[in-house]
Amino acid sequence: MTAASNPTVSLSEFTYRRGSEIYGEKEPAEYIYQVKSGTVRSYKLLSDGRRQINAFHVPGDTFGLTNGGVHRFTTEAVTDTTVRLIRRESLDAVAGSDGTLTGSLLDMTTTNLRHAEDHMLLLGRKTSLERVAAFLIEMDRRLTAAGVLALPMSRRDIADYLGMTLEIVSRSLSHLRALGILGFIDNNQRHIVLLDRQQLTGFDRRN
Amino acid sequence: MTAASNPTVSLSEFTYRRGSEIYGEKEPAEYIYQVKSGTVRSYKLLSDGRRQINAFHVPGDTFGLTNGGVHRFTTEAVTDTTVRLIRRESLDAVAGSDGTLTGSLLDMTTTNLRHAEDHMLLLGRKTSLERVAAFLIEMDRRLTAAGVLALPMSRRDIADYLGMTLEIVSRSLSHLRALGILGFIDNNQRHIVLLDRQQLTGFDRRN
DNA sequence: CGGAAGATTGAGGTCGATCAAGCTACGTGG
DNA sequence: CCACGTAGCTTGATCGACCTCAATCTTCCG
Repeated sequence: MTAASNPTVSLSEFTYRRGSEIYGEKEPAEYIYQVKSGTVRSYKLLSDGRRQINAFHVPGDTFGLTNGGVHRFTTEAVTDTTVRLIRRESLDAVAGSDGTLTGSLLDMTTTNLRHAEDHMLLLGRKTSLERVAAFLIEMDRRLTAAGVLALPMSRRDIADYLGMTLEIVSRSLSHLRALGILGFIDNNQRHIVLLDRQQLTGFDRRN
Repeated sequence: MTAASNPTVSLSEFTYRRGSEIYGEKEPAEYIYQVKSGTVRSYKLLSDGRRQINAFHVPGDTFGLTNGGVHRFTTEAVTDTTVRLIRRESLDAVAGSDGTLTGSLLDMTTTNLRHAEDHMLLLGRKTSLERVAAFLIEMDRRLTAAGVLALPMSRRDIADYLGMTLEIVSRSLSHLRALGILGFIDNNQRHIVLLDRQQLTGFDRRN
């Protein structure tokens, strides 16, 4: 990250336990975060408990950036997670004078926006099978190592990300497995092998 | 591009006929637009024709801003629409050196992002009645004059914005009217009076 | 080994989608 | 001014994808 090399920006690190909250919606935004290890979920709640996860953040991702100083999501550690912290005020201090830094804030915001735009299409118009296929492709791109996709999040988290129920997520995965498009690794339902990326991509009619 | 060949471009203004395309997805982004009069819809399509409208732009709104020089949506005039044009390259030229300008790009992008974030919650987790209620509240805020909400867009457009069908939009509106929460003005189904904003807000369980 | 959390699978219900018919508004031309 | 055509809206009937409820199974830990 650009900001990391700037001496006026203070850096520190913190580790959150699986399930613990990093910050809450509407809290003042003191820090910007970068995931060092682990996974973070970012979500909004309705008053009756319905939850929409808007993003998962994996190592390398930056999150918690907000214009206006107040967080618009709650974030929690999906697994034990270590993050780097950057004081927000130290960014503000230099933002006005340093065009390069403001530009990188713009880049980060644009990246978030592009993801949100794609996700709106998924949530508004795709079928459950298409959503799950799109999810697998996204996660495969972002966190596959050694040919195995190790999902850090539960079926419920996936469901709340894709705007469906955990049962339908499970059924969709079973269906894709039955079709020979993916396989589960022995004894862990979160370890997935994508056997046919071609066909999987076909299920996600992007564009 | 249509606008490029038109003489009114030199005046930095252009008028689009109802239904005509302003720019297409994946086209290079030459201009940024501001709505002077009329309404614009911005959308993505799936290969089989399913459409997700991500935003309606009304007078005063800026749209067409994209980092990377390529449009991520198709935009069309919902009604006859006049826009002001700003050459994109003229922004790029000063963006690096002028922190203030880059900051305003950041503000616009942040505004878009916030809207997209709220819309993800709507698309992923709200019921059809909640969606329509939220839509009416949003449009009431953005374009009501003289106590009457004059919707420029069709039921189909509304449906594609809210991730549902035009029939369900129509039924939801009829339902709200039956409850005495809104009324239609004589002889035009797109002129709506909000009789009970309090109760309408109750249907949209925001947060 | 025992309990809890998470995943799968089944059965049945429901909300919204689809298919279809009619209605209303509105523009066009006689 | 009216007949007519068309586009858009409403309403009804039926269908189906997804949700809900529930039972069972697996994994993971203490």
